[in-house]
Amino acid sequence: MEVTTIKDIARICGVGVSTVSRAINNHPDINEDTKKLILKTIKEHNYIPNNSARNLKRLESNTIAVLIKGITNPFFNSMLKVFEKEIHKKKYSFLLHRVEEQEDEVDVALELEKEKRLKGIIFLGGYFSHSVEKLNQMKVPFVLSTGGISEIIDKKNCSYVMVDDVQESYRMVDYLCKLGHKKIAIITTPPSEESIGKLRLEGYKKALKDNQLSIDSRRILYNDDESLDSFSMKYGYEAAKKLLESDVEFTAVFAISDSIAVGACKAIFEKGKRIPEDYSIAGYDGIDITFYYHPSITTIRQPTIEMAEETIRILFETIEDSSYKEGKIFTADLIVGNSTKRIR
Amino acid sequence: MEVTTIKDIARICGVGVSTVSRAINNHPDINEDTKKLILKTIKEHNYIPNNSARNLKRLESNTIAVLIKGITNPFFNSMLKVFEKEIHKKKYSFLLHRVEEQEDEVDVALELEKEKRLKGIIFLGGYFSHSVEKLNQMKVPFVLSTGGISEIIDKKNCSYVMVDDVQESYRMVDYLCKLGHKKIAIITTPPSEESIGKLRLEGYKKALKDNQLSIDSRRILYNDDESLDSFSMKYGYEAAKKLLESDVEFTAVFAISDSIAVGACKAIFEKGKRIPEDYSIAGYDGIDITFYYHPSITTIRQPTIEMAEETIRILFETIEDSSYKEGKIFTADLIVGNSTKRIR
DNA sequence: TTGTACGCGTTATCAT
DNA sequence: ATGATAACGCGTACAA
Repeated sequence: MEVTTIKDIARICGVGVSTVSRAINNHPDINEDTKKLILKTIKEHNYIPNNSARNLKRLESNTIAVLIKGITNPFFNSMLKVFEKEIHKKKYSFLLHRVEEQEDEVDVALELEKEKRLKGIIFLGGYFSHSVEKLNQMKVPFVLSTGGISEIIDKKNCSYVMVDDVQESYRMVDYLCKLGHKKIAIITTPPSEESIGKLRLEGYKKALKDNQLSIDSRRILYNDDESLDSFSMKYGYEAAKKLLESDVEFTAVFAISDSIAVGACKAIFEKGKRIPEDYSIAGYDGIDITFYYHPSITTIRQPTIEMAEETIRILFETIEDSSYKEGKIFTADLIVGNSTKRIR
Repeated sequence: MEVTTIKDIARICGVGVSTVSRAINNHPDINEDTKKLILKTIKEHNYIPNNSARNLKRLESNTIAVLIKGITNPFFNSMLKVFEKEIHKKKYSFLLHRVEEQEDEVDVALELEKEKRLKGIIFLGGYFSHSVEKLNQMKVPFVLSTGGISEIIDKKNCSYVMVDDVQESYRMVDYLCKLGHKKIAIITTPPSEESIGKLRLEGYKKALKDNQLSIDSRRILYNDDESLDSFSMKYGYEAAKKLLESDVEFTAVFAISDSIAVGACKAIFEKGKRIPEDYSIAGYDGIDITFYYHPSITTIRQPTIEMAEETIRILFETIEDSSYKEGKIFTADLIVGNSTKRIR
């Protein structure tokens, strides 16, 4: 059995291809009976329209794509759910497209825009740094959502929804300082990496400075193991272990992700130490596990639901009026758990 | 600026479209200089080939798609990494495609197969139950990977890699019995749902029977809250809380997923009880958190890496020889953590 | 209400 | 080495 096309169906039914097309696409001016016949034979012959051909021919679709770099992040899940719900609510279709680590997300977007005749794009997550020039090639409305958007981007030229990573991480470290901690370690990503880790480290440094604490580079832990995911529990575990086994003193750890924090906790427990009695631990992201971990972990909770809703709102606004631009910076919440305590 | 096509580039360069095509696709018989010129103008004009047109024209691609239902599952991450690596190693491109909850994964596959001229498909995760008839429509090699494949499927007719959920959950519950537990609760998915939860419940019942323990329906907890993800920590928390507040006695809990187990632990800690001194907790999946949680959680670890590698191997085998079929059932490991203990 | 014919952007075949 | 042209499968303007 060869691949069935619209012509085959037309021939079998003894009608023209346009009639079949009308049947498929629910066009009004078609006889009910012929439509029934056509749909029946389509079922019988397992005919499936070729999407490439449709996309090629169609001048527009009703698809909104979400581009996401590194599906791994559990943090995105709750946002995706909102996207999916809202997009469907507005009768659009939802296309989730993963961007591989080494791929350029804007290139991918440009390609997808042509291929699928997208109505809108959401760039989800990651550290976003692209030239205005490149972004301007995008014909279709888009919103940058979540995480650090590099300063390079002219914020006036595009819509975005974000949290100020520097400020929020400052908030957390400042909180630790106010609890009396003077020796605070940070577990972050490699210095070379252009990532949110860099921004969060910046906030850390700023907070120490403002609290008249010196920055000791031995308390700044980077991931130097290429094979290790920089946001993983395993990395947090290894880093904290190394720290504990060194002679560097510290009373608190700020992990730039909750997963790292969980890993760090494990290392501390293994040394027979207690949290928060011996060490205070703080994370960042506000994923489920911070609440369910024992002890619960102090963290920065990004308002994912609200951010996702705003992202969608702005995107649709832009779809209505292509000149529309809006940038929104959300404030995160510092959720105090049982992993941090006042000292001295 | 209008959308640039291959014709525009050809016109600008003063060459024919076929020459441009040759330049794009690295064809051999083309003058190096004209090729350079063409690639240069392509850059300058930001020309991006339309994939729909390419897919339409091309008789085949080198793409392997992974279809995944509900990206949520952290358990899939490690498998995806293997897929991506192996697929690239063989010079294929990797396409991850999410299937929405209400969508039929085989329908999606059929569509994608035509649209992208796929070389192979991997169905990842979930409870798979489709008629042989439907599966037979698939022209392209595929492998079903992970989780419960319904008995409905004629296993001789397709390739698969799986773990026997009934047997593995039996293994865990049997282990709890052997530790002396006689009152074991299970937290699972709604009975109506055709899911792996059903299979794991079956293993639970079987193990109890074989250990001469009666099955008390009050110790079987289903998720009756539609809005609650059946595999989430929150559900585990709510379910365990309900159980603790009832007068139903139990000394151990078997959670059909690790996330549920974590949630259950939280509920127990909140009541001021200890794990494993007061209650033993066991999970299923073997995700990272079971190791990093405090206490570490006894779980069934599915050999995800090996399973993913086998999946890929079988798929390529099938691509080579389309009549090839292989089914492989993996045995999982029971990882003993600190969340379970012998009683009495 | 229905059928014919053209074109969407690309690749492949065949000339040249 | 290069260019004209025929497909790929579909939607739609237009004619009937």
